[in-house]
Amino acid sequence: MRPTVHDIAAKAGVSLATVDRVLNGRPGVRAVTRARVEEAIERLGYVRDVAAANLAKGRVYPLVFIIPEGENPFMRGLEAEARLAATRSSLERTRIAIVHIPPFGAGALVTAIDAAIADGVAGIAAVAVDAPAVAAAIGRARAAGIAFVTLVSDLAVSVRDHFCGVDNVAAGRTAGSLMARFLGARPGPVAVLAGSMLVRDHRERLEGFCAVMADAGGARRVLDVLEGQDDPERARALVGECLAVHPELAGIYSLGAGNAGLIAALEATGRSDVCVIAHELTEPTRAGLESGLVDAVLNQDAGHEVRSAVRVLRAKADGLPVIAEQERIRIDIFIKENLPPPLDDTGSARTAEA
Amino acid sequence: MRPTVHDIAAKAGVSLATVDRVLNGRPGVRAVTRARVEEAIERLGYVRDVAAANLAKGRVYPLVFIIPEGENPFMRGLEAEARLAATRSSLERTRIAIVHIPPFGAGALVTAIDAAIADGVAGIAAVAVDAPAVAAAIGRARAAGIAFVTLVSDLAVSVRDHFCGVDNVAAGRTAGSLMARFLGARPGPVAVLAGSMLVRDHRERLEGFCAVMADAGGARRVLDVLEGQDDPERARALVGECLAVHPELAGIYSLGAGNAGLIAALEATGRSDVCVIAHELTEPTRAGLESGLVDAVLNQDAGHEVRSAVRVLRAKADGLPVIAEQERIRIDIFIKENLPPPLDDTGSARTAEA
DNA sequence: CTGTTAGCGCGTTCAA
DNA sequence: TTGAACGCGCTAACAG
Repeated sequence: MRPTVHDIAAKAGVSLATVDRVLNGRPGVRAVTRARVEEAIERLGYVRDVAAANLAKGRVYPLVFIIPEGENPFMRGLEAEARLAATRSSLERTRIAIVHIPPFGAGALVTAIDAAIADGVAGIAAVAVDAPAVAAAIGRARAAGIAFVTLVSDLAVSVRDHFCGVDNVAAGRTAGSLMARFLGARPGPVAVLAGSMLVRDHRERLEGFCAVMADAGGARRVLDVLEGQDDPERARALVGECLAVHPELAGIYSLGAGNAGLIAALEATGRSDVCVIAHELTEPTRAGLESGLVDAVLNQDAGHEVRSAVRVLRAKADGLPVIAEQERIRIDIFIKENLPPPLDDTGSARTAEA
Repeated sequence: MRPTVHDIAAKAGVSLATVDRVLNGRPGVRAVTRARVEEAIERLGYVRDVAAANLAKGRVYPLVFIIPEGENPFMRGLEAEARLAATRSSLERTRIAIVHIPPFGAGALVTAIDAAIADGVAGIAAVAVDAPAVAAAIGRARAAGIAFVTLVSDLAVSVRDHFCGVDNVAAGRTAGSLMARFLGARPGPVAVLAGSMLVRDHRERLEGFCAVMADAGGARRVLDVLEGQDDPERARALVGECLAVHPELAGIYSLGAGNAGLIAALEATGRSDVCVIAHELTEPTRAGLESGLVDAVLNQDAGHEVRSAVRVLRAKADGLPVIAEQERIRIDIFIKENLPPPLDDTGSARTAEA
């Protein structure tokens, strides 16, 4: 059997309480005693039973997830994953609350952060908008000892504790590389549909995409970015207009949301020959892949991001280190052939990872 | 706070022991009493604290992972993940042993399974070889009440409890689709390098690949399969010869292991124009992607597979249901641009998923 | 500074 | 058929 605190106490000739003090780095132990206990711990190869410890502590971690409201399907999926985590979380002594704010709205985000601080939560995860007032609010949270992670879209490294999301520059490069390979020698410019240049993830994807296109000898012209505000209707209008103006268009890179509009525009013009690469595996992009209108979808696994955020927030709240390597979120590539079957509508109860 | 057994006992006017009997479906409770307790459970929305239950039970699950020995880097990675799980497992009341057998060897696999049965393990996970004697051994294990999952390569559905691996037909189709898109209109045949047609995963990948190539109008000729036995040296020789015989070769699909040999052969001939698609993100395929010699790598996450296997085996051992949806392993596509940074040599301690 | 004691939520004897 | 009491490994009062 694994050694327990009793074994350590016996071996070191001290009481359970003293062992506990040493284990948890609490004061009130003479250096010599501490050394004796630590040696016993070392020699016995003791590892604390976290489940038992949590049981005894009865500790709970109140966390808040701040997520943009609205129809953006990826955000709705993210929220669903957060709710799932909330369900599961009661079993893990974690209590998760979900707060909505308007998309791209810095003011509401600041208000939500301050409210969470007032509530005395242990950690906050938020889809961040890149604005000075937001950074200031995060500063207040962290000053109050609250852990803060950015979700999906990052901020300056110094502002937050950790970022749960993909390397968006690399994602843009991936999209560019796939676009170049899929198009081959076929001529014609490519268009880029973004949501807003106010969020960092969109800026970074654009940067990566353009870098690869430029590397490819500059033979491929990239048209001016279309800003659709992640709104399907605006996206539809912008793409429709673009297709009309550029009948020779070879490809479209959609780096934000509003893909339902993009697909509607393509269907309207019947241009199934355009190479389309989009982000996030959601209802519209999945349908696009299946129908052949979309050639590839780059995805970040919302479930992984939420679970990673929970782990990181708990670790930070306890002052424990995070192994950044292991929390890295990958850039998934989906084409029609490796599309995973859709989950049932209930979202089914996923117990762990995926 | 969440309701506990005490709350139920109080509400139902019975003792803790009776509540426990009802909760665990043990006999010795009158129907009326049982009904009262069940109603209390229902009304309070009680959910058992699994951690506390396990603590009290002190139950452990002895599991065995049977993995082919040899230099196949994917298998070594799988083993590393199993070792990682073994480390972590002591914290989860699971004890994992790892057993080696020669690759493609049905006899040794049978011996290993029978040894595990004799040891009285709770569950077995194995990279299966498709042979009648193996199916018989698995039958003995399951007759002894031992859960059995296949890992990476499957057997007939009726033989095992569950399969932890990817849909290999879909993987082959994915490879075919990427190959077709990357090659575009470029002429020339494609070669297929496999390990052995004795394992099901290789057969299935080939099937999917050929199906897609045939769908594409049959314009692309697929050469006879090269069987390299997952051995780098044989693979090198076979591919070298193939390149010599077919100077117009457009692509190579490597659906097994031995990729170090494949890459060596390509380097030797300096044919960097051949489109190469391989399986499993290992040291050689990663290097190939980075150098540009390999165009895409399809991967199955060994870590996910091992963790999924552990979850499934524990569930089956307890007679609990498994939500198949949530244990599905995805087909990852990697190109140079979305390659995740390598983990450090220690394999670092991954605490959960990834 | 150190030790004793009483739980955390649950399972399991052993009596009644 | 039911219940009281103890223990799993750990933490946290409260004494000393």
